[in-house]
Amino acid sequence: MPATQVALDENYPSDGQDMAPDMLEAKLWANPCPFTFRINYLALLYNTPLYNWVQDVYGLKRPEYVVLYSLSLADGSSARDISTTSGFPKNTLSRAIKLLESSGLIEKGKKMPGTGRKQALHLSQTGWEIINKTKPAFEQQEKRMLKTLTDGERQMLFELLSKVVIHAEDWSGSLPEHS
Amino acid sequence: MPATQVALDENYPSDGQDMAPDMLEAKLWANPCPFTFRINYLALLYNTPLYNWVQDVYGLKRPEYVVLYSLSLADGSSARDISTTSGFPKNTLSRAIKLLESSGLIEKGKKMPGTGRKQALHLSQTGWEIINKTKPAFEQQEKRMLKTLTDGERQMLFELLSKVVIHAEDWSGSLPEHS
DNA sequence: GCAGTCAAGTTCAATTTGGAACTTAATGTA
DNA sequence: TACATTAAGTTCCAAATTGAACTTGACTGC
Repeated sequence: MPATQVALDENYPSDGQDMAPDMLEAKLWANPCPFTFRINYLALLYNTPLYNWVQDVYGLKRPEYVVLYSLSLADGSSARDISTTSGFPKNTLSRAIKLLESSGLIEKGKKMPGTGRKQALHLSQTGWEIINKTKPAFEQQEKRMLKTLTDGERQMLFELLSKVVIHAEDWSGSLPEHS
Repeated sequence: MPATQVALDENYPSDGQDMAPDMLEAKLWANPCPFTFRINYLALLYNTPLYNWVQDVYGLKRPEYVVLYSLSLADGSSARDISTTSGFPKNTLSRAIKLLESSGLIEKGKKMPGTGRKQALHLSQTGWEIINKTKPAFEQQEKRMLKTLTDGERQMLFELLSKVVIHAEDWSGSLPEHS
């Protein structure tokens, strides 16, 4: 994963007297997709150091840690569930799961009838321990990220993003009349 | 970043009927990182179909298209600029740039004194044509994504995200203490 | 029961990626 | 000038990724 650190300018673009265009300024203030640039950029700044840290300290690559984290939120879910909510393809997760199982961090549960071929996965004791030691860093980093907002602003941001996610079915999975 | 390609399902398991916990619901409503999950998830839903489409129609992989898009916003910028604003490592971009140049989509400009070893890059005529034909899709998709919000809500969301981005240097590049 | 269908998960091979070392060029210092 | 220093960009290669094909098991209808 790329480890980008960017020094952000606090100011809005100063009038066009700069010789070289500042690309970050342009992507922020002269971008026809200002919203998706911001979320991609913030996701980048947030994810990269955290997953690098997990990798360094616990030797878990990103797909592996994503499995642990996902199960900590929805224990007993399947590889497919993790795939659709994380974006990793199922074969990448298959490998991660095999590795985590052989390291004793997760266990396959008994499969419940009526769920087709779905294989329920569970965190082991050790898996929970790793999650309990790492998750606070993710949480703290998100807190730091939003520290600049007031409580009310955070609440507002949460509601707006929730609204967009909830209506994602309306647009995801298809493109405008082009393709 | 993550350049994951995923066939996104249009429908997610609805909460009531399943025995197993619904992972998407859990990640949305029982997540200690509700904000960063949302932006990662939205970025995934947005990016994946668009870059797949560009790849299918124009044969450009994501890093290559990112170079074109970046230059369309800040013509004359360098590989390093694109790297820090997109998160792709410089060797990945070096490869993309070499390929784009040999395809005649970009050109290296003459370097300006006082900028060190920076190599200015420019879109060619053909490069601009591709951008002009593709950028509207990105723009439209962002519009569709935000269609569920009112004008005022979109404005509010834009301001809140801008505020978070502008203060990113306060938290990006370091992790909370207990690591 | 027994085929037929479908979806979850696995395997394989080819591509893509990115860390590390390297090269190259500009600038700083004397 | 020579030399050191810094930073941009490139090359190399091992590792990670993922599309496609495959396997496996569960459910459906007969």
